[in-house]
Amino acid sequence: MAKDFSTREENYSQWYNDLVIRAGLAENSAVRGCMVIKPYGYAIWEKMQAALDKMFKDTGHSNAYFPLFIPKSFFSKEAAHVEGFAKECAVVTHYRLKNAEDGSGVVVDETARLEEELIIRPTSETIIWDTYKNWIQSYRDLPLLINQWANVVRWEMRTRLFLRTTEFLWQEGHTAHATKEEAVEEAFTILKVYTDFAEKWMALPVLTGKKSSNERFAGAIDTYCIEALMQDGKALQAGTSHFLGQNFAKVFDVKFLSKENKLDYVWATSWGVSTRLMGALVMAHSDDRGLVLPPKLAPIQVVIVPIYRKKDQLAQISVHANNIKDALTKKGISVKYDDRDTYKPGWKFSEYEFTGVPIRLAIGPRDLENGTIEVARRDTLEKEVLQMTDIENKVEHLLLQIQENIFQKALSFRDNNTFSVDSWEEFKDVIEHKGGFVLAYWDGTVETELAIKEETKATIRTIPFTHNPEEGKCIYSGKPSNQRVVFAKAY
RNA sequence: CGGGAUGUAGCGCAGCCCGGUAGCGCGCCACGUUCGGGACGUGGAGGCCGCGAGUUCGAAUCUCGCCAUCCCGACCA
Repeated sequence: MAKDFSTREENYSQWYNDLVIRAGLAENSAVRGCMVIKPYGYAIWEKMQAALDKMFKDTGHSNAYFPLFIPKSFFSKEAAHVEGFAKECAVVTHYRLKNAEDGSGVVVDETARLEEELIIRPTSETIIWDTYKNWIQSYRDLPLLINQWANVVRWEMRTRLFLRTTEFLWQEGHTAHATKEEAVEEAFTILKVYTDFAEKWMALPVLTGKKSSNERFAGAIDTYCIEALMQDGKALQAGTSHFLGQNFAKVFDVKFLSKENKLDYVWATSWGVSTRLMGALVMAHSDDRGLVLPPKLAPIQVVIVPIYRKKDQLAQISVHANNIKDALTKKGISVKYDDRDTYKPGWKFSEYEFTGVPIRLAIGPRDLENGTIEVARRDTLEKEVLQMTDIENKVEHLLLQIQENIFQKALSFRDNNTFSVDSWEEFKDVIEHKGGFVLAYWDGTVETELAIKEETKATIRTIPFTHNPEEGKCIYSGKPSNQRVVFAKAY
């Protein structure tokens, strides 16, 4: 019922922006490119954090915190890493302000110039590896499994709420291992965590695989990723896990003595997901009536709206509403009883629909007479009137059903928008007219990938893990290829 | 950083060509009637018209400069 609100059909990116703002998730701030995450949006992020944090802990990781600032000299040590991030770093050059002599305000005090400039972290590999050097001497100190929740800054040309902001929130894991095998295994463990999180919590089906060298993280040997498909047919990288080899260990001189008393560099991984997941969540499930949230991440899972004329009616309804609220709360379900007198039921219905609350319960005079309650679900917009008896179990069950339905809907959307093509003409046609994931043979060279990107704007999103290679010919160069890779236009 | 557009009430906009001291919708406040899908009536509050110069008796309106934001490209999670 959201009037004056764009539809996906009319203008997908406008729809996304309107949705994020109108649903109270975030807004643009006074600082260019930076957003304010509003309470409702932040509540969703906190639920994501809580779920992921537990998964990290369950796989043996601990949290720690490293500085926001990184000495410039640290940053320039790993060549590929520098190349990858240098163009988008914010730099702190001074540490003091003073009043302008002409009284026009505050100016930088030029006499307070830092001897060594500080970079605001775009990612923390360098400061962390410089620190790990002191923490690791022996194989007994390994593996070192650390995560940090932090903000980072990447000076982007163009920003969009959640999808790409100058400052964003994320978690970054940084681990050190005695062997290459162990480090690779760690990268895969995390990839599995991310996959599970996306599918089970966000109800977002993802493809997993390896990045092409072109899309790989600067400084990594291999980058593994989860990729999701948005409703406009564009792909969104939702998380990455990197096998870093010994690159950072060598640069920061992190060595350990093995059981055999041999000195060797440690093997490393790093991995992260960011507030970008919020964008993925919105774009994957929502519709023209507003947000659709999977119950597991919804700040409010159930809202109860009373319908009444007179105060004494409200009092009667409230008795039932509060009983239901208590019963649901006992089951660990987050419930809001919205008995505000300042808004009408119809207004509330629209509001909770727009903000994606999975289940709405309405109790009115009719229900009081019949011992019933109206149950409306956000994902299908279906309404039914149920007996009030045992409602908490029905609601609990329905939440699970909604979670599953949202996932299945996203999954079938992806299936319906995944195409396998064998010719260049077909490839161009699908990328341009249909979008989605396009599976095609590729000769494995950067040149071909770049040429395809140049002509179609599509990139290799991921190279799927496969145990049974099949022979084919590269759609672009015609050269032999032993597996199909996933192409798409991406966010 | 290139191309395009826009800055007027909390939000969305009109007014600008053709200069005369600011208006509409939503929202907000009060009261009353309403309340099962965004209610209605009556009354009210709220604006250095992005900033700075200039032209003019007079500028939201004309001229010049600046700033900011948004959209489209190149770069990126």
